Amino acid sequence: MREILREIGMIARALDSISNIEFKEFDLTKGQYLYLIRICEKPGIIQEKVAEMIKVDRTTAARAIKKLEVQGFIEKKNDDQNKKIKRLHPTKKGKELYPFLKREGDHSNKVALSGFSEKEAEVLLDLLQRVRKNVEVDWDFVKKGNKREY
Amino acid sequence: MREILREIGMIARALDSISNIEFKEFDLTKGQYLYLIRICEKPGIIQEKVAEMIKVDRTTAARAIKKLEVQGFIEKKNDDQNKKIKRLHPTKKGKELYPFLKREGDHSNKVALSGFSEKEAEVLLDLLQRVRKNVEVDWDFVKKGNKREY
DNA sequence: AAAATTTTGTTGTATTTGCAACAAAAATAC
DNA sequence: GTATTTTTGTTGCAAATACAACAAAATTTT
Repeated sequence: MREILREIGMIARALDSISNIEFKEFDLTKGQYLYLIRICEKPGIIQEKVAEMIKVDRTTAARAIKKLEVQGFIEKKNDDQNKKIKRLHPTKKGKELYPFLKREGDHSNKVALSGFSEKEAEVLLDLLQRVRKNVEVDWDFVKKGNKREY
Repeated sequence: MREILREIGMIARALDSISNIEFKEFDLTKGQYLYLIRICEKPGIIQEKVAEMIKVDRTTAARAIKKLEVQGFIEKKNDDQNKKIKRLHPTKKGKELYPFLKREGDHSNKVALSGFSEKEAEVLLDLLQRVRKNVEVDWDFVKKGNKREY
């Protein structure tokens, strides 16, 4: 029954690949759409949290986000209370792009779920959320330098 | 209901990240385990098919596989009939590593499905296979340079 | 059988990715 | 209140990833 993880890997790589190709049109390079979408949906979020949400290395997120800033899709704002953090906000340019990113995601979703009933889609989401919660515990553990025993 | 794709992305990145960290111990660098596992399970497979199975660019697969060869995990053998293709086979060293890769995968699988009934795991696999089949049509299409309309 | 197309493999180049190591602010412990 | 630990962010470096462009064998078309 280990194929579950393999299926997930295949699906994720295929969709990511498609998105990367389709978003070149908007001058987004590999992976950038992931960050921009999250920042648009949660303005004021900090970099560290974006990395956690996406499940990517902190330093990778740092660079991707810096590039989004340089390109003028987002901006970093200092927090009044906390001098350490930088709150991320989409610029006008970023906000304008968002609907296109969303539309692409919606389309991929439709393709992915074609032939699914409403009920099946619901069940899938529920099961996947449970898998994700299970997996993120280990991800946190291992990323912090701990060793899984098995 | 678009969260399905996001969940899949999170799960895939988290698990891949864990595997990459855990396989450093065996001198496998990022991604290599994907290729080695497939070659061990389907000895004689050619590079092009490996890339298709994994859903990764042909040239990425080419380089990852070349590195596996240099490191002595696999070897490329010429085909008698077809002078163009090179059949991939695990070496003794590669075969010896396989059980460790498998064990790691089994463990991640167990973690991912913890709290799942037998039935639920089955349903999930079925749904994911359907998603994968849906998605790979678009992947082939887009990778070949075509443009999705939506 | 010759021509055109597809398949398979490679290399050059640009970019992303992630680990290690550092720094500074904030939060917690003593 | 000071010391320690955690959080957040950055940069240097090594490596993977993928696009473009090429080459040669195999297959299909004409």
